[in-house]
Amino acid sequence: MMEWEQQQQVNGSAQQDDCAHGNGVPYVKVMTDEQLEILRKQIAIYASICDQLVEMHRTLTAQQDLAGVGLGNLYCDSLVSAAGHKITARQRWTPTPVQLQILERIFNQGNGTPSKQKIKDIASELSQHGQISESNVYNWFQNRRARSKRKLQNATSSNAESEVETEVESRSPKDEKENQENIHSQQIESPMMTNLSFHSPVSSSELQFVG
Amino acid sequence: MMEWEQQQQVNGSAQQDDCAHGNGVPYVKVMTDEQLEILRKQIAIYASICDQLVEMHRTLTAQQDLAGVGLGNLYCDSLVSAAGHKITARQRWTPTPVQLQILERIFNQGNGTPSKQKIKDIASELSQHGQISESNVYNWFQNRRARSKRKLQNATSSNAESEVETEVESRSPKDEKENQENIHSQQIESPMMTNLSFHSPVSSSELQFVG
DNA sequence: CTTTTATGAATGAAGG
DNA sequence: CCTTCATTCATAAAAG
Repeated sequence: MMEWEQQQQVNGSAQQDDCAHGNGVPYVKVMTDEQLEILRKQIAIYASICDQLVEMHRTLTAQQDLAGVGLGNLYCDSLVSAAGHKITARQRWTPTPVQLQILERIFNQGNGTPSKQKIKDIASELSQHGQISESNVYNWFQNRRARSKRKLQNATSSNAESEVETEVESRSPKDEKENQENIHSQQIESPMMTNLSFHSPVSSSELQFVG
Repeated sequence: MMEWEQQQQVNGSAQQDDCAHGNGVPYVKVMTDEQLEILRKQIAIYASICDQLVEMHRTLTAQQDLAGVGLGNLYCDSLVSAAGHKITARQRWTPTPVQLQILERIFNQGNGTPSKQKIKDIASELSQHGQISESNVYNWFQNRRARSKRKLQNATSSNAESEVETEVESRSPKDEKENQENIHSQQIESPMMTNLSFHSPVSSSELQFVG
């Protein structure tokens, strides 16, 4: 994944050369370029760790209750019997093409309200083309409607949008339209790794490390 | 866990960087120990704000080293469809680095509830940096949350539990790499949580030893 | 080039 | 009904 920083760290740490040779090294220069390079790598390493930390913290605080529970024993027991390897029977109903076709046809007939009885009938009919239950039908219709609706609204909004060009990331004034914390993003965007002069007092990050 | 020790190792070697300290040449000594201590603090600071950079670096890599000039166009070039029809870009939307950064920032702000209006706003903002739709944002958040959770759970289980056959399927059990330095960052999460004490970044007061 | 991985998107299901 | 979660699929991107 991101082992680019891990690969080089130890190698980079072997540096006892450069700092001498300071034939005319001014006293103000505190770090050599090589050391800066090493530090850059270190920062990358720390950043990687911190990334994990943030991730973990966020998840823990978000759903603390779900941390170790795991509802894993759901429904896959009956299908995954003693075989221990791929059973191929899906834990989740997937409509066969024939079923799908029928469902689509019914859906397109405009019966926006699949009543209970209708569900029963449809399920009964579809069961001739494969395993199915009434709740499958019910869910399918629910999802189908909701998603077609969403699709429609999305298409509408995208219709008004015709900016299909100049998605360059040049600094437009819109870039700073955010609040103060956007400064962050701006700073770390790119020049940091290459310049890395240690005098930008980055006060604090928005990463909330509250325990 | 091992990563952490490696980093300490790097730190240690960095502290030895006064290569000429045996020769008694004063001006070649680049950093004092106190300075190094301060520097380590700064590294922590930078690391805490660099998580986004890590993510970004993964996507940018090469461009990053080019001092962040107008690297804008990168791979989102062929968005303009000649047909004049629905753009659809490619079959699949790919966030630009800037978009990704913004998304990550929002995601990390803890507002785990990207409501519909929020989605709209975010999409609107992100459209300043490239072609995007609301469903893109929606999907991104869905995926981000799901995968961070899964990653977290995975790491936690790998830490405490002995391998209890949690994998019946033919997933990707090739994670076994009990060798030295090349540990993927996915595994470093929970073990190091106990060892790490990342005090929140203190505002670097007198750390300006450059210039 | 082929293989692997990362990740955007699709969708069945649950909750409210 | 709507939103959200979990799983799966497809493909862009990276690795080899």
